[in-house]
Amino acid sequence: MTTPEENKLIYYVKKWVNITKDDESAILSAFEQASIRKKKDLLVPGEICKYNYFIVKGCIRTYYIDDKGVEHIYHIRFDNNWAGDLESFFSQKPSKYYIEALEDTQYIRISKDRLDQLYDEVPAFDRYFRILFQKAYVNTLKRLNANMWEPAIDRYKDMLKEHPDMFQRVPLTYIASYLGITPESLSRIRKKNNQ
Amino acid sequence: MTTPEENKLIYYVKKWVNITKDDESAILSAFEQASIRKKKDLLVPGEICKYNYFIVKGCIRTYYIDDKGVEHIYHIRFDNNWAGDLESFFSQKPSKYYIEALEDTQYIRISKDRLDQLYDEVPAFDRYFRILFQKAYVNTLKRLNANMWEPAIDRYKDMLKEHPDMFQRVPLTYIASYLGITPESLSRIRKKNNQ
DNA sequence: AACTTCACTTGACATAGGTCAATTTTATTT
DNA sequence: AAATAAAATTGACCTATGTCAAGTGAAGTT
Repeated sequence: MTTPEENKLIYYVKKWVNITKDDESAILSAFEQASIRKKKDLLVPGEICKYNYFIVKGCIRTYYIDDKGVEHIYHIRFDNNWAGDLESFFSQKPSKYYIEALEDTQYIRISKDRLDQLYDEVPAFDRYFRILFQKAYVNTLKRLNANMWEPAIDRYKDMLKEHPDMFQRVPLTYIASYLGITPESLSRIRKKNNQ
Repeated sequence: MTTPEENKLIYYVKKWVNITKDDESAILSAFEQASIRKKKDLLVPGEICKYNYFIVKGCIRTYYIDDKGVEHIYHIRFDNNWAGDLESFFSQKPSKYYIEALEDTQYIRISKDRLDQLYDEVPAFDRYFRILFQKAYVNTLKRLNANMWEPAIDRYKDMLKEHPDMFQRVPLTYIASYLGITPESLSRIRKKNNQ
């Protein structure tokens, strides 16, 4: 956790947009490097999400707690993915979510003001996020559809296939919540699936 | 359907980004105006979604048909909203969706090439879509969460409150599908809700 | 190593919502 | 206006998943 590692942000940005060497340094210098310990929170309800986070190495979950005190997980993200409460970040209004490290995590972060500045400085970064959000939107629609019309066992099998790593790094309870079912149901699904 | 009406695209773009008069005409001239009759398709499965559509006046639904022959609706959109299969449009690969007019509809449309050109010409348009997709993404996450953890009756009441117009313009069967339930269930929910 | 906490499993039972089939109501077409 | 098709309702029954409670196992802490 002490030695800062190289981040792959530029590599991933370049997958979608063309940027100059100058853009690269403008982007990198807009971020601060930091880290957080397992089980610690980057954000708690009531706080404004002041930063957008790019995970260099580690694991982050976003969740909220409903009226009955039950946790519901929005996403679980690993290395080289973004985390943050976009709504609170964009509007700079209080969030209702927890953002928590599930592993010791290294990240880089950017504030709203700095990001807005960067968008002006490097229009390609605007485009990068346009593409990213478009993809996130399409993926979420698919996740929604699967939740509406596919049985939980199919969603489970899909996850096994698409994110096998998840089962190595994340407790089943959290995976269940992400899949939209209870831990008990996931346990039964897994039992059935192994027979 | 014959007299072309003014579209409000510029008005809605300006809600989110600053554009010059020149940008305005660049944007408007990139679109073609057209219309489609009720029950006709803008897109059918297997086709590439060649255009992104901005609805000037009317109503459009996006849906697919599953293995069992059942329709599932992704969205229902009215005046001054976008429609299209983003995934197919962006990748220029065949779609699996139907996009159908639920009313006689006037729209403007833009092709992938023309839009890419426009993004280069007017960077603010890139930003406009970045903001739009971000909002769409956040909204879809909320819709997903409601579908996972809230009972259908709450989703129904929410829709009554947020989109009362929907019930005037769209058959209940479609609304049911959008809410992630069967028409029978929606019928029962409505009965219960009226007593 | 013992203690405590958290994660996972299992069983008995409950329930929201689905399925299928029949019927009524409302729209659309001739 | 009559004929037809489409949409909505209702009933009987079914099933996937939730709920609650108990028990086991694994992991982290002192």
